[in-house]
Amino acid sequence: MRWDDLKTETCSVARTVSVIGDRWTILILRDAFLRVRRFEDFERRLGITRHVLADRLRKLVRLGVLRRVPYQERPRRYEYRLTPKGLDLQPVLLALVRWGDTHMGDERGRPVLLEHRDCGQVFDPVVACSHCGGRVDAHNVRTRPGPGARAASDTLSHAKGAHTE
Amino acid sequence: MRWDDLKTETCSVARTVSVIGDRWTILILRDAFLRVRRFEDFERRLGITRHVLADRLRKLVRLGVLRRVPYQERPRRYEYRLTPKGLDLQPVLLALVRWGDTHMGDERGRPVLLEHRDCGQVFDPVVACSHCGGRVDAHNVRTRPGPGARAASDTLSHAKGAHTE
DNA sequence: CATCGTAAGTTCTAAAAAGGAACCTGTCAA
DNA sequence: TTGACAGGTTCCTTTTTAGAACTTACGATG
Repeated sequence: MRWDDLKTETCSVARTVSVIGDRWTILILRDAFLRVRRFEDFERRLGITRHVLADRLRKLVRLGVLRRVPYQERPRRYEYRLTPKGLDLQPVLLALVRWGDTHMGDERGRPVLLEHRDCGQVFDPVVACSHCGGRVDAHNVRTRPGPGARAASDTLSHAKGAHTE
Repeated sequence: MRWDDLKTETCSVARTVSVIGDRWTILILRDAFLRVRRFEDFERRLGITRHVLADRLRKLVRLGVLRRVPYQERPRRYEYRLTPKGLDLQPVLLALVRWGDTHMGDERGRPVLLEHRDCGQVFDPVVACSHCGGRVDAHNVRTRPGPGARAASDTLSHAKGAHTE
């Protein structure tokens, strides 16, 4: 499979992976959420080569995840900012943070705590049901083929009985 | 930066990326959630080369995300199953699905709908606060340095004023 | 008994991607 | 006129991946 094929796959995960399924891309986005915006800042913080960085930034701009905004004239310079489409990746980053905190932590404890502005408390991001607000976990999700289904078998549930294999 | 350095980084995203920050790994995990368990099934479904598949499965087993379970003797054969640590990656996969559905969909509509068993409704996975249950988005999260902080600046918030840069 | 099929790999070579360092461009300031 | 800054591009080397063939252990078939 070539990577360009991924974006036409009948799978939302595969289509997302075609955009961010690359180590450097995820780290670039992490920094973008940290309000890093300039080429040299990304380079310094990440230790990425300039070549790869230029390539990934170009790709993210082309895909509408970042936009290139001029911040000075003579000489013209651009910085990279998250678009609304890019900001929508926050749940992905939060899920990565949460898993890393839980399973890859070290003796020093968490590097960062998240505070929910609406309630003022430190929290963990959890997945909830948009309908009832209840918790979603690996065992209480079932799937149904949607209108764009290629086959009835694709799911991300791990609940018993959700499959016919 | 070498990839082995990532797992010692003071950043939970980087540590998670050292595990799953690879296109094939994410797709292997997607299939694992779909209850794919055998070497040849992964190979057929993904179109991955056997060499890379063997490498990724070995790595995921070493990291405790999958476990190798014998399912027959003479000749001995193993299958790969998600461990509890692996099942905890469900929020990452759900976030990827959601983003792909929202931003990378095509005219055919969503390939899969998720049903919450507790309420029986089709739902979207949303991020909620573990403390108050309220929605979390790109603008209502603030961060604080945690006990393992290297510096006070790292955050995944995009709320204005959350930074001192 | 020879060979075919199945499952899970390993090995080989060629192509693609990433790493690392140097160079280029436009501008200001010393 | 030389140096610094910012954002790249170019070139060459090293690493990773693709693609196909080979291996091992068994059971079934002719």
